[in-house]
Amino acid sequence: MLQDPNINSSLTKNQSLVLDSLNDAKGPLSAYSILDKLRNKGFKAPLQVYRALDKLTEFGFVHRLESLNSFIACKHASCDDSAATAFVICDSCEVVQEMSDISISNFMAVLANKASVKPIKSNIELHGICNDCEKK
Amino acid sequence: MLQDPNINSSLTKNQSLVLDSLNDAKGPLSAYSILDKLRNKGFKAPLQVYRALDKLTEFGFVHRLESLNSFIACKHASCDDSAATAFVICDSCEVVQEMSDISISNFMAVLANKASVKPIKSNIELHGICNDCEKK
DNA sequence: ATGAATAATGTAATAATATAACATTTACTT
DNA sequence: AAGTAAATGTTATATTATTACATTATTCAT
Repeated sequence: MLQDPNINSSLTKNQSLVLDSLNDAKGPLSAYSILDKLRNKGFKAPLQVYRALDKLTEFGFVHRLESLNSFIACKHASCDDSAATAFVICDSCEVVQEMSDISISNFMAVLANKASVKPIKSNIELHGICNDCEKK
Repeated sequence: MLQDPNINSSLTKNQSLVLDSLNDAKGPLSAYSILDKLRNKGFKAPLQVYRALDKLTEFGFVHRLESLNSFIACKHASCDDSAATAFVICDSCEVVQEMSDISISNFMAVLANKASVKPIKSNIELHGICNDCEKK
């Protein structure tokens, strides 16, 4: 799904630059590699990146991949809080698939219920080898 | 389920010390807080902890909580690779529930299949507020 | 429009987490 | 006992993230 072209207009300069970096990248990026990409746009300190990432994550435009300490642009228009998202990561080519369907949300709801916990944020990451890499 | 009392005998000294620290703790511990707990047993450098954690994780006695950069002893005898485990974390009291049943493994298998990926390792973490904290 | 409040930014310093590199010791195998 | 593999000790360094504080920009009620 394409991103709403108006999204960027509601973002600040730094937020837009960080989001653009992530959209241009083929895979997830660490905060420091984003910083390096943006040095020629005037970025000088990690905090400029982390602050933008915080907001972008809050808005649902960016996801953090916990197991990689890295970040990836949301492939949907944006992810609302209600929808749990799962990331499938190829450990060989590092391609990340973002999966988001009702069965994932349902599964997490059942899990929360079993654990008697009121859910806030979920985090599902599956590492493996993708079909393409498997063939090689 | 109780741990096999023989497990420790197959571990090295450092591995046993690290595992004991985790078993004694009521919640997850960071590598550096394990290091601090073990300084009086002769530990001096982070690598002593990280190396033990690597092995313990490999053996299935310890899990890493990616979203907390911390580690927790497995509550089962040990977790074999085939069983996916989910962690439910109370963001208020920091109690972690380790959930491991066939429905979780099945769910991850379905996800892997949908994404056409051969699974290696999964990572499921749900943050929320537990019943006890909710009441307060 | 103006001033107060809020949000965003700039910058330096430092904290927290994790690994590389290399020397030494211990345990295992034949 | 010699040879090999595994574990350990130690120093240094890499990577990831936050604290603290000063400044600038934006919003919004008056």
